[in-house]
Amino acid sequence: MKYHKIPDEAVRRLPFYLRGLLPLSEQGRKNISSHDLAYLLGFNHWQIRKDFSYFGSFGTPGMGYNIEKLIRQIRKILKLNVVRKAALVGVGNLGLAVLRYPGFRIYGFEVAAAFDNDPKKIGRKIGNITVEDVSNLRTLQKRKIDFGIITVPCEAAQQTFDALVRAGVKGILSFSPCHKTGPEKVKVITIDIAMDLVRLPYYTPASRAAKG
Amino acid sequence: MKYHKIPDEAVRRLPFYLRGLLPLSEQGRKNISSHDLAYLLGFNHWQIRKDFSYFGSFGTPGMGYNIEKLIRQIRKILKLNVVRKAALVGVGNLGLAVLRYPGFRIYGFEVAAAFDNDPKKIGRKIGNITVEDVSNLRTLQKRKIDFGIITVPCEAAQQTFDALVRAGVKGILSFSPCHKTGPEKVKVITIDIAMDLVRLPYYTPASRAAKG
DNA sequence: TAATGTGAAGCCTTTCACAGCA
DNA sequence: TGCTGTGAAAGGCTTCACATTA
Repeated sequence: MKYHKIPDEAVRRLPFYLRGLLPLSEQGRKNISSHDLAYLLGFNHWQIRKDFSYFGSFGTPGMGYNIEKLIRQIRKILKLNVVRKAALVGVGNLGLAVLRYPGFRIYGFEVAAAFDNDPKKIGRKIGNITVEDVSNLRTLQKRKIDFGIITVPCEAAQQTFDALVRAGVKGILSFSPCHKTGPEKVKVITIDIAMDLVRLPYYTPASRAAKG
Repeated sequence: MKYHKIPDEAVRRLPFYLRGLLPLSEQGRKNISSHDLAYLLGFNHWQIRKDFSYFGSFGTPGMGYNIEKLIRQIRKILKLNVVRKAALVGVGNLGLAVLRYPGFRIYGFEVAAAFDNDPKKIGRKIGNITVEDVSNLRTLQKRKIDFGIITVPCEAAQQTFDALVRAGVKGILSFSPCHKTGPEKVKVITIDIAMDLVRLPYYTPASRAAKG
């Protein structure tokens, strides 16, 4: 392994590899080749090898990859070798959906706190999380919660964003496109449902009527 | 404008431009330069011009772009010049969040139907949409609903995906990574909340403890 | 003058081909 | 022989610089 600037796209694929590997590990399987893993996930085998090669040499020629070891390595690369905690702000439908989503745990992630500014919601329990007033955001650092999830309506997005940054989080997953993401040192990943939906028609072939 | 293979990334940015332009249009503003639009959205002015140039020449040197005209052009490119309809399958928290999300309309998109297989949910009204049994999916084509949104739990994702494809949709927005997306002619965009959240730690600097 | 539109350069990512190892 | 790891080629996207146009 030589020095390479690691493509962001390679990092983006690592969780996919993890998702594919974890069930295999549970089934007790020991090894897998890049070819088989690629088939399983719908990737190319050379891309999988290349991606891993950016981070080190994890396989054995002729044998493939030891699944347990590979999982450990990917966890380490993604800094998921300790449980990471996130705070969610905005307990509406979307917030509830995220809070109840069971899929974070397998990666070693935990949504550990929830905040809202609606007195009717504060105090409510979702699973083992009690909704807190947003003013409590300042306690995040003390509680070792390093990540924020924004699920508030558009109007409240900017102030929520600022509050999370002030609270000292290191990264934010935002479901709102309604805040500026300045040149902060906080990594922000934005998901905009509408924008993803809206570009589907572009990819559809012309209608039959138009074609005659 | 010469022939160019249009970058997918350029298509992905078009809805952003639309989002920036629509409020300006409502405010009655007539023109905007690529420089000002870039500043507004946090892009580069040359990228905006380049993106537009893939599709045509919409501006006037010395003047900038006519906002109304530009909006029409982008709508046309994205095939949003007529209202597009989507059907949502899976009326859980996430499904409700999507159904109640007000942000589709400005783009000319409408979530026009909702389906579930839970008898307790069928018949329920959300806004002006009544939840239907999934067996009704076969009526989509007749109802001019060309797009599907998958918000079901992981276990049901594959069968929902197949049902939507059988129902003749042209594109699918899926919130589940739990289905194969074969080499179908149906465009699929997948959003996986967990995978986006999970790669945030990668981008955080090493902890203070580790640095001494 | 002020701003667009675009060829070309530069950069990043994917794909290829194969050396090297078990 | 089978499979990994990786330089190098190919491809795609972004950035630049400037000719061009109102």
